[in-house]
Amino acid sequence: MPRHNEDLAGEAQAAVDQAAAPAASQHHTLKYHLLGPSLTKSGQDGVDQKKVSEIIYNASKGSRYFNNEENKDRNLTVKINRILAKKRELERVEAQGGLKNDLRKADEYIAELELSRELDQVLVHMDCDAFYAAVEELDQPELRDVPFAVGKGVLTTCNYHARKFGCRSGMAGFVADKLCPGLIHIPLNFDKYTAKAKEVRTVLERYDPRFESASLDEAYLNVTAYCEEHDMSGEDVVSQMRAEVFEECKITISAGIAANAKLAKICSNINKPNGQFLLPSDRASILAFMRDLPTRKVNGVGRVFERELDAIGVKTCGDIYAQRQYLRGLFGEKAFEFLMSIHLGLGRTNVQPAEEHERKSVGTESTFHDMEDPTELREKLRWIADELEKDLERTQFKGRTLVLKVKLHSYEVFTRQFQPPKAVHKADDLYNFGLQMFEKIEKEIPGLKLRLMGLRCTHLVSMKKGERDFFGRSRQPSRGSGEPSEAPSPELDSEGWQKWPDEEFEAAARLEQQDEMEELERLSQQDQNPTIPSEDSERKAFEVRKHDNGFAWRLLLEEERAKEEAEARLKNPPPQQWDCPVCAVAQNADERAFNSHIDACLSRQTIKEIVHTVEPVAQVANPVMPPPLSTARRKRGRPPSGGGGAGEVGDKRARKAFFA
Amino acid sequence: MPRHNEDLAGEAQAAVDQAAAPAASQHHTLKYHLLGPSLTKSGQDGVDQKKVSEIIYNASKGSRYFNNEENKDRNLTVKINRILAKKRELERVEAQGGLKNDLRKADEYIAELELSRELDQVLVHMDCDAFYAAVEELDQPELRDVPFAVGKGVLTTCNYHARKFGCRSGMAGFVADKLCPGLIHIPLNFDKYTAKAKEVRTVLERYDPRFESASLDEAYLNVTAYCEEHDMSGEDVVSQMRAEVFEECKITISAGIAANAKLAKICSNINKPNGQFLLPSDRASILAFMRDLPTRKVNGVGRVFERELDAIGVKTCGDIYAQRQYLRGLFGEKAFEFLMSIHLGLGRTNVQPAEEHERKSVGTESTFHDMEDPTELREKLRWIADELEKDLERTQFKGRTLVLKVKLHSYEVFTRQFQPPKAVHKADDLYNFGLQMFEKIEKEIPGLKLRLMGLRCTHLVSMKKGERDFFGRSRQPSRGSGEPSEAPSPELDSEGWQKWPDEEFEAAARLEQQDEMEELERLSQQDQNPTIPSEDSERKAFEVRKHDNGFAWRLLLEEERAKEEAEARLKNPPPQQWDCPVCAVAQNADERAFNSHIDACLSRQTIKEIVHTVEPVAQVANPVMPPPLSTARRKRGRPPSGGGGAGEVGDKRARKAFFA
DNA sequence: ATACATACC
DNA sequence: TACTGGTATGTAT
DNA sequence: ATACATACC
DNA sequence: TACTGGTATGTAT
Repeated sequence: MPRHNEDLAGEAQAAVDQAAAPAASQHHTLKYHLLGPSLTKSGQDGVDQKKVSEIIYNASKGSRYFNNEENKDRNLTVKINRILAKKRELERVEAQGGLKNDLRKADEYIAELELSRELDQVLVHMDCDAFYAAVEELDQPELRDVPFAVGKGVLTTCNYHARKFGCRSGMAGFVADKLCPGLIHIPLNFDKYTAKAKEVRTVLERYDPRFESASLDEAYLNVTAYCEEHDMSGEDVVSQMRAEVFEECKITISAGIAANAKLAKICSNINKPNGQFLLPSDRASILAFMRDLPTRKVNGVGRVFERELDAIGVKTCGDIYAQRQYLRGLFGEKAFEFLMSIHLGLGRTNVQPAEEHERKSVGTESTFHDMEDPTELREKLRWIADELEKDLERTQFKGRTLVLKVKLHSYEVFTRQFQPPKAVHKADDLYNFGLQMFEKIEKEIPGLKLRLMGLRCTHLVSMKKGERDFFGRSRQPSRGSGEPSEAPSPELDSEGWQKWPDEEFEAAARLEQQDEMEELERLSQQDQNPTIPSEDSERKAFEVRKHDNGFAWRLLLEEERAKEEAEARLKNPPPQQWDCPVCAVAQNADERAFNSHIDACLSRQTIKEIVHTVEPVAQVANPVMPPPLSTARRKRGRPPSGGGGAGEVGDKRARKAFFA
Repeated sequence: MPRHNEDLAGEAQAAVDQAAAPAASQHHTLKYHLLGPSLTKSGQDGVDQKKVSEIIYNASKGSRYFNNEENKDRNLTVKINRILAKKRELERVEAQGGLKNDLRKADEYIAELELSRELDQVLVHMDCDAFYAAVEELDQPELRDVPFAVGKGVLTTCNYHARKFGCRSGMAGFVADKLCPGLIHIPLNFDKYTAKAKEVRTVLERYDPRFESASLDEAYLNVTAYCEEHDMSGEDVVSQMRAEVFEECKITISAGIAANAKLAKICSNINKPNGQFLLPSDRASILAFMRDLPTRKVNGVGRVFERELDAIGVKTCGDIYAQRQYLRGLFGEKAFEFLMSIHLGLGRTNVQPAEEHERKSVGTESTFHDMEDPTELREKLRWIADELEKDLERTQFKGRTLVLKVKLHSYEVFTRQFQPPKAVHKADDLYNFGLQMFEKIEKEIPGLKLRLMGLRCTHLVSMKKGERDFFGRSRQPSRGSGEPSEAPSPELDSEGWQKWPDEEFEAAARLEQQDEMEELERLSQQDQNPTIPSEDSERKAFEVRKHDNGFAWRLLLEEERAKEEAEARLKNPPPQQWDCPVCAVAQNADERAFNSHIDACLSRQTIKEIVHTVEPVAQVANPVMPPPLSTARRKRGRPPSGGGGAGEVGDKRARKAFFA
């Protein structure tokens, strides 16, 4: 039986072979795991990893955190054993002549992907070197020559002196102290980083006005146009950009230049700090580059997937090809597609302002000292709810789903979620619904002792004005369902146009299920509450935040975006609208969309009726008198007046226990 | 806006247009629906459908059954409106240049399907004409000339005299009486039908020993070999077969002959009764045939899907092509593939004995007079549990999942399901777990009044001996994981060999999750209870069944199969086995499979440890002493002896509420 | 839908 | 003295 | 996984 | 007087 896995962070594989063997002998995988996420990612050449991992291991050993990590490591080992067993099974089948199909499908997929390869765009990924540390050094130049770290409890980042000792972003402070005795700790000064990041962005803007912020200190740019206009090579453009950033911001950045965003991201790590790397945009160079690239270097491959891949003999992206017939069966469809695309060195070439990414959740969580007193825990939950309300207010969202997260003192994480009867955003609601979930957990886990609690809203509903599609749901005015004649080929992301009819539909379904009365209520609330929080109050709410932990860059971007939108609203008045004769809600003045809306509205009407047949007839009959429609081909039946009833066949939802 | 849908069972479409309009005017779709499933399916030429539907409508009007049907019809209208709105949306997108991809994908899929077309097999579908009625006529020749029906309450079938009045299989008895005053009702004599069916099958066997029973009176045959061996055309073979059946059984049958099973099935309906139809096996003939074939004629397209398709302008299988770019978005992936394949007239060519189809559920249900007394309802549940126990005993299965079904007096159906801590088959367990679900429903629906209750087991676990894969789970001895060397190309169905590694894995996962102690327990139970029910007791249990309602043919087939298996077991002794050193369960003596099993076992061992760390060490340490293994490359670590514990990180499952 | 794991900064 | 917080996404059930 | 709808005989 | 029972499968949540 061929065994791959010659080594993994030393000789971690021994542990895999020994499956469940206990104590110290096979803690190699665990030690590797404890090294943290940022190890393999960036080059860490001058450091004795063996020694570092030993120190980390000993610093943590025996803690509850450690025990939990140990547990996770054990589970992963089991999972990997299963993958290996399955692989053996697949190989057996293959030996009997099966799997031909998987091989063929993989090859077909590769061929399809190859057709999509783009080599004519110049993509750049830039990354500020040890950003927060660099900013602090500007303020306190005396820090330049000593190892120091930014962030309390957990290192947000540290300078390169500290890195030589093995310190890393994400590392526990006390562990870092063990590695680097005398390490200086600097608290976060979020405002400074924000301001500096803005400075940097003014430079980036010159190279690509539609650059994409991947975080506060990281961005993707498509400099194809810039290169053409200035007749410069990508390499020269980036050199110049880096020089300008340094000149104007006194910050060094690293960058990668390649044919797509994924490659550029990998490349920006190669000559870090203060360097750049160009991957030539020809297929052969790219394939050669990928062939020897460790999987872990790719965005999306973390410690777990790296180990899983290693187990089946895939260390580099080049190794993927030989396993292509197994990958789907072993890791699933999505992972298969992902692996194929990275094997080929493919990636997206379009970048877009982060503000255009639709937000999908808003949440707050907080870690505290072990807590088991029920009253105290409830107070904590209340506080979380208050915090979340502020975030929802600032971002102008409600959530149709509320998720409670708790972390036990043992570091085990549990989540519970629930769909309130209507979308929530008020602290009282957040607390009350959260409490119900919490009390369920309290019952399930008798001696509940927590170290973290969190609330998150998902299935968001926008409260912003002017964002409304023809189902009455939120929509960006910019990406609106406006007249096709005016915008024959609207800006569409790679899948956008395929996707949104579906979303439309989900929205419709949701509305129908959710009883559109709520929706009308929401819409009216929207009008009663037309004030987007003023920039002042918003700013203040933000300043006061406790969880400015260094990764809250999204908030900053949103803040700016809100400002810009407010300005834009002043300039572009909202489009003309028509009122729907059924639901009375204003719709964009687009004939097609308007008709569709009416269809949907009638459907909703029907459902409402079914649902309400037990109620007095007067309440459902013809709520709004539809005015005659101008379009000739309209031949809608009037909304039913509740004649032949469904009798005793009643409302299912009414029966559903509210919170079982 | 182009409106399709010129007509649908008269002018039912009017109702679709009028969405939710109430009373009598738009009950066309409902009337169509009330006509029942068998209307369009078989040719019903000499009948005044309009009059029939009027009678049915009036006979049912106002009943709770009717109200429920009305409701379903309304919901469907809403659903169809939504489909139409979505289609309009897709058309809008298409007009803007989108959807090119969907069109291309559809065409690619068509091309792929076309490659799989097989035209060299001769498939036959045969169907006894009004089977139960025909059998009764043999016994009571005086029935020949009067309209009569078989089955009580609901017609199981009726003779052709009755059909002229509009009577149909599946129709309520009292409705049939309205249509055909004086209709004679004959009770079911299941034994007679079984005996006759067996007679018929002895004839079929001569034409294809591996023919597939699709029901008691229906079968698929692949007569390719027969044609070759006897140098006959398919048509002649079928003529001869039909003649033989008639001669030997005095039963007329109808048949279809075509290139695949799906086409043959359609064709057998064309010259019914006592006729046959050949569809030439060339692509052009098939496409022409499909072009004009109403969708409803295809197995799998029922009343609902027919209406949905009609709404988007698809009446015949030929109409499908023009809509191919919308179908995926409108109906989903599976429906898309289904529609494409029927458009092309494709279908499977392999037939296999029904006994080889793996059973997926076993259940019992029963309708009764409206019942609301909690005690009475519990008695009913108890009775159902007793019945189900018998069925499980007979079929030798346990279920990992138990499903409770209730039908309200309003005909609304609810199901609740639950996974007991271990697979169930005993009436007491079935009742107790069923009761817990029932009581939950009682709480949710205050004035609970039922007309039906049922229990069903899914995720079956076989109790049969000798059926065991290397994960300790059930497996057919015939399809075993035997030595590849002995059986280099074992009998594999079209996807079988692709599928079973997955199943293997699911089994493993299940085991691991389910705590393998249970599994060991199950296996030991298996040995304690080695008696397959004797043919006598089995037969008796079957005879006594109350629900021999005419569709219980599966039971009959299984009965015979059990006999044959018992015989086979006597002839072929079970394969040599090795005992697993970890779990002590016997495994097939196949080296590869045996090693895989050990891997999985070790994994389970690991999980068990994690799960049980809180328990006394003595209980987990090295439960079975692994004997030395003969294979040289084994280098397993010993099962951990519980040294460095996971501390307080405990067993999640132990906390899980048993029945929340 | 729910629960959980992975991943990124 | 003692291991973050916010968000997206994929998978399994 | 759960709940429900569709379909077939 | 008054609309079945058993099973498989697909979809949505």
